[in-house]
Amino acid sequence: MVNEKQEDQHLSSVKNALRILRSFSMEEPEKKISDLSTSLGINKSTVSRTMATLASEGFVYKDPETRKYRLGLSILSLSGIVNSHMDIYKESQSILNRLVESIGETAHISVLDNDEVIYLLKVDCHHPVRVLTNVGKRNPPYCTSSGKVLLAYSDDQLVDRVIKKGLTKYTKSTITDPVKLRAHLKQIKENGYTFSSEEILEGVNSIAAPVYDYRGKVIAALAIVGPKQRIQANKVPGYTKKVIQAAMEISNRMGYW
Amino acid sequence: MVNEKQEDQHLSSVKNALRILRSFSMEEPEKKISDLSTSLGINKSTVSRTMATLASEGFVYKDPETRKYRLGLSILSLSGIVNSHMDIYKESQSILNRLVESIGETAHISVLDNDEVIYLLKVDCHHPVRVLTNVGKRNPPYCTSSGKVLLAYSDDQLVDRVIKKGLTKYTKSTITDPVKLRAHLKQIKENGYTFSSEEILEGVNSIAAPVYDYRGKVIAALAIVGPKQRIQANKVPGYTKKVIQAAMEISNRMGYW
DNA sequence: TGGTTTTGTTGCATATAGAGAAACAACAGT
DNA sequence: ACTGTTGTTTCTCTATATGCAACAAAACCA
Repeated sequence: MVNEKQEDQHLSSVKNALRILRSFSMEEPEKKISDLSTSLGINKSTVSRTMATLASEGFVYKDPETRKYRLGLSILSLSGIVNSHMDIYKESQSILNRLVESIGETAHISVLDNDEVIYLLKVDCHHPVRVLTNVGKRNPPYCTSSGKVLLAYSDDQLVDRVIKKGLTKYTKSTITDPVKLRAHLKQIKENGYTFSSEEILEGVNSIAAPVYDYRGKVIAALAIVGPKQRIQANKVPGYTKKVIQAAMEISNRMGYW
Repeated sequence: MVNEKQEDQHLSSVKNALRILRSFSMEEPEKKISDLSTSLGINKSTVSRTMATLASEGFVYKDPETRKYRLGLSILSLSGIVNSHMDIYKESQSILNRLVESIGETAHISVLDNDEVIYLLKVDCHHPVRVLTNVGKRNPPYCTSSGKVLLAYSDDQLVDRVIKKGLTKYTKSTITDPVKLRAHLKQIKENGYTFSSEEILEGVNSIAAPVYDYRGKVIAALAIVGPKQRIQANKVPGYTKKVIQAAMEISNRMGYW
């Protein structure tokens, strides 16, 4: 494969380090040397030395309590830089706030990265019961409203890749039929929004609309998420209108007319 | 030096990669290969290959417009993990919100990292005029209210190091005399808070108080920041009381009694 | 407490992968 | 079209990252 050749060109020790960093997750925020060694298939001593280097630059640190490694504050510094210079981030904050006030549900902005949906920005609603999401969290694109919007406006190759990877059935409503998915995406593009009901999590509904940049390209999705009891069929039209309107406001600020 | 020996043990190509990542900043969010090469003193070809590896894992990406590199979304993913598992982050959000509502100024939580103050969490006020801060932003500790609080409760070696690094005069009010600084820190520890007036930025005042963990150790600082016209001497006592109270609330949630 | 297992860090020898020099390629600007 | 600048690639050689194994250090458990 040509791809393997290219991979081989990469600096392997750096690649190891980055793979180690990326192996941390919400579910497993703490890692031991031996865990990393076995899960990534990297020699124990290599991991040990790599971690020492990562720690020396503040990318990880050893929790003195548990004696396991956690991601360090250097990462937080870097993420601040990412945010402060991502235009959509700056423009969206206040508009999201207003949307959340108006609808009363959590809203977020997301983009596609590496064939996944990643949440860039979130504003929580005030309800005690709310759906947990997190900035930086990644989800599959075919079963979230944001993801489906982003897929609908992306090129076919991406959709092919996603389908090829496989459509896992998370709930009874998850779309797992490639033909149905493609038809659904086409529909979304015609409608300019989508409503998802329990496609990735039981009891969670959401509505999403596209955000455009100055050249009319869809660069992000704006979505609201909430318990299905609150985002019911009869409220969808009103909510949808507001979501589309907010998404358009952001689009305008991004230079779209 | 013993230290140099230890540094030599680190994987050099990984260290290069991390230094490259850390060289990005709010002021310079975009970098070219040759910039990095000269500023870090790393060979051009080495930088090129390192960047290719970083890009392959999503830690940087090449902006197609400017053809320069920017930090990538992998970093955002990782920062989400840092946040969601940092206890103080979870506990502070709502308390900060209330404080901001009550006082009407921007508030943030910060900690010391690598002899610098780093902002972990921020809640903006609603005033159109507000002080710009950013999560992940780093500042010197001796001329910010948060930093001074954190210094006041830290061990002397840290204070020595900070003084040894040099006290740069940012404004006419910056404390640059080591003796005065030490006396000031002592005072802060007695008072349990500090008020800073234009010590790092002209026209910006702030008030900070310490946050304790379950063993009574100061682990963070809570501060409000605003234009000096709004945080005036006559309002300081009232604001201070609220800041201290909010900091104590967070301390309590961290297990401090 | 002592012995056993698990885990992380070191030496060391080897193979290899990364650094550097320079040539090449790809642009941008004039 | 011609410079000047920038990024990638080729090649060689040495430095270095790797894996093994031995060691050290905790944790586990009885």
